[in-house]
Amino acid sequence: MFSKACEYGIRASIYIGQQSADQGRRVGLRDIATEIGSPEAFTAKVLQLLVRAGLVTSVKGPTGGFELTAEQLRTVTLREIVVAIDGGEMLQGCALGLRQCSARQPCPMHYQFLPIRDQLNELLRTHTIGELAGKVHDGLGFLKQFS
Amino acid sequence: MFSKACEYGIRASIYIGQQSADQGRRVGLRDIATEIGSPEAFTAKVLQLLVRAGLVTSVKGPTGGFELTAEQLRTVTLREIVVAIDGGEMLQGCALGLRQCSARQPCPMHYQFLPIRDQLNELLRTHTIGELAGKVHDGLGFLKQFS
DNA sequence: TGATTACCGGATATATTTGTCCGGTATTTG
DNA sequence: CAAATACCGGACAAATATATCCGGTAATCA
Repeated sequence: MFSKACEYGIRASIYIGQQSADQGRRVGLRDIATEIGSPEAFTAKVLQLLVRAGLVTSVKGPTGGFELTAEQLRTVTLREIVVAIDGGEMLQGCALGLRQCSARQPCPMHYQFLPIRDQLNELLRTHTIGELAGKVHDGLGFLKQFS
Repeated sequence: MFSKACEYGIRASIYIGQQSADQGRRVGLRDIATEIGSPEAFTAKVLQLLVRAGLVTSVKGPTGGFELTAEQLRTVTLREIVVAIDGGEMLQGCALGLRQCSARQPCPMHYQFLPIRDQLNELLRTHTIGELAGKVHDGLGFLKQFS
């Protein structure tokens, strides 16, 4: 569904958000990678994308790390994360790969896929990182497999 | 959403199906690639997968080519094509990439994604190649961009 | 039977994604 | 100011997806 980069980006954002909401704790890369079960260096690249897009905040030096401001927790949606990493392609493009699939020249599945894609967009648009972080905080969601 | 290979595979199957239904015409690789706008050699690889999976029929030699039997037209679904090429991963795996995401240890988006994924599965399961081929035949769907 | 046709299958090439490494820079702390 | 910390950014490496090439094989037809 999403690229690995995007999966890591979402999980990392939620973890950072959870730690930020929970007494404003700033978290380092090592910690993030450990807690979401992702490759550290690759996760760093993904986070740089999110920082440049203004979706995550980073601070250098000792006591530095990543955090989400109160505003980011409240306003950044899953959709923004996905678009920043994977681009809008997957959320708009034709399921069968036609470059200009529309009502004018629809692919045979065009009208069947439309409602599903719309729901997916709506889903991503209506969930903030802060909300998802809360779920993890309450033990209602997990970012890694504990076995 | 789907891989390129899968997009080509679906479009090719529908085109073959349309030609098979329309007076049992058998079609060659060159023809297929031209009509759906795909790279010929790569499309051949994808079709081999579908032939091996029993979803498409091939005949060697002069007058040979690809075709869909009446039974294939009636019974082969989009889902079987997708699974044969991309595997079941995308239709079952966790949206956030957790290896064992379930009600026991759900990712924060687990319950939100479930209905969408279910609808997608249902969509693929309930559309046969024959049905989609009919749509193309009737000019209600296209497999390539005509500009 | 011999020539042609067209799919088959393996090897190879290219592009993209995924993942790593390491020096640079900003920041904190003693 | 000096040393340590931790993100930044570019180069590099590995894996996978995409795409091509070409000889092999089966089938048709003269």
